Amino acid sequence: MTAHDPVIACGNCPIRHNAICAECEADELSMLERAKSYKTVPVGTPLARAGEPLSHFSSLVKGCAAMSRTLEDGRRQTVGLLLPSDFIGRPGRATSPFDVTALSEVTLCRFERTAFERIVRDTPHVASRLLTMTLDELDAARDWAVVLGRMTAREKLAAFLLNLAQRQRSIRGMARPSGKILVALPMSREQMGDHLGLTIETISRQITALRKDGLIEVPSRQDIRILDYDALAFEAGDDGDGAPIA
Amino acid sequence: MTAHDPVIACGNCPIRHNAICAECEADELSMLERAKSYKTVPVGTPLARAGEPLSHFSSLVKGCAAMSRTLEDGRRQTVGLLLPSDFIGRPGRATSPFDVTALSEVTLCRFERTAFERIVRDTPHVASRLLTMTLDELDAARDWAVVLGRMTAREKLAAFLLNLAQRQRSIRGMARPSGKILVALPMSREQMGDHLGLTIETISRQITALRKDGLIEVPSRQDIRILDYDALAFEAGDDGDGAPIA
DNA sequence: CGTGAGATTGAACCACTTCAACCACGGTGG
DNA sequence: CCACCGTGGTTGAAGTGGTTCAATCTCACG
Repeated sequence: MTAHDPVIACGNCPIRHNAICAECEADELSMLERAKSYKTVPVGTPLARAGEPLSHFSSLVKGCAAMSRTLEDGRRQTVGLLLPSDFIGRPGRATSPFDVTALSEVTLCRFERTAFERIVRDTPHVASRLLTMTLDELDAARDWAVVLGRMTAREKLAAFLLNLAQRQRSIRGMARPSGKILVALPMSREQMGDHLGLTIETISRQITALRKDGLIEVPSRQDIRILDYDALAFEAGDDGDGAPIA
Repeated sequence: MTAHDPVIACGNCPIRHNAICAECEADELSMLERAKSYKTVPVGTPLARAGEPLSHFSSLVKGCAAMSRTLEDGRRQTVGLLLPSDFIGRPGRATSPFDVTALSEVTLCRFERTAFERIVRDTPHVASRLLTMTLDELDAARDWAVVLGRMTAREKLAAFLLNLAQRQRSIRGMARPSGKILVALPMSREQMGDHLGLTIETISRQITALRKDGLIEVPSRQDIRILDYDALAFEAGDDGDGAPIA
């Protein structure tokens, strides 16, 4: 039932230096290599469901996923956007507290749960990397709380676009962007709304507003070109030296 | 200039089984004992400032503190409420990304930064506990994002009171509360607003509304008695089996 | 082409904010 | 001992940003 992808060598892995394996030496890498398996799933696939057991932990190798919670009445909030090198799962706990859904076709580097927990226990380089990544995610989650709690719709959208631009650039290993940047939107307007705590209509209106103000271009439904990075950063309430945008 | 408190034995420490030392054996504890120092500061003291270096990491032993960010125009968002056993500081990074302020008189169990980073490296029981605590905080931060992004003022306040009730009970080692519970508010209405992403006036109005609806009593400015835990949980959008409130 | 899902736009509404007045209480000094 | 502030909290009335409801548009895919 589960079709597994061929396992590629860690040495050739695109997320080798960013994922949980980033600090590993050659011998540790070959140990991970024996434990891992790959899996590619189509867009829309649930990778985890809130409260339900998770048989595997994974690193996201390719594609994009969202972590979210849905309230009983249908309101949904995305609490994290997962891009390549991000980790899915919570060592020490068998269930995920959130839903995780593939926003595009996604390739995962997977480890059986208990095997991975043993690896974390026995491999300080993995444990230490996991701690660093978790601390980074915690900072990002708290930064996002500032956006959700205190920013206007326009500021939220600007912050989101900047955040996405930065993360997409950093995956491709580029410096802080400036000037014109094409941002690939890996999600629908509805999912953007769920991420920003806004309705689909507000998202649409704010995109139009930023476009009419000459801050962005909208070449297609799933692309936005930032025309002036610094001006957009100003819209997001970032005065350049102050607090990070998320 | 810094008056240090007498160092109390880890064995008698009120947070012995919840803080970063929770997993430590006797010999590890005595190693921590040699490195630690105590400090008590009055209400309002800044324990860390966003972007500025932090000389010590600490566990909060007694009292209450808030982690927050203030935007240039004065808008503020609290991103975490720190209660006894919570950890302040970020191993691997010299600066705090947020302000931390004492909401009451606070007693800290402190470790010099680089010494603590060495301890984390050399003591798997501390590193592992730190990872667990960080993962728990990450879940809590994401739960809070749902509150900030998708809940109404009334739901936010209910969720806050429940969260506070649970955490205050768990510090005193009690089971899930039900029926009447007295919650000590460690903060002003303004700080509650900053935490919930609301104005002081809205906080006040919603407290009045919950009181008039018979869900809470307000014996004093800094106390709220929950009259019916389950009814309040319902107000917070928690149907009892579903998602946690934070 | 025709269809339908996703996106945009418009208009009315409402929850929360803003601005402003008033109240309660604790501390201070006459 | 009590009038006088001052600070923090409550309440009221008006304003507004974002939602809701609804119509129209776009374009990928039969």
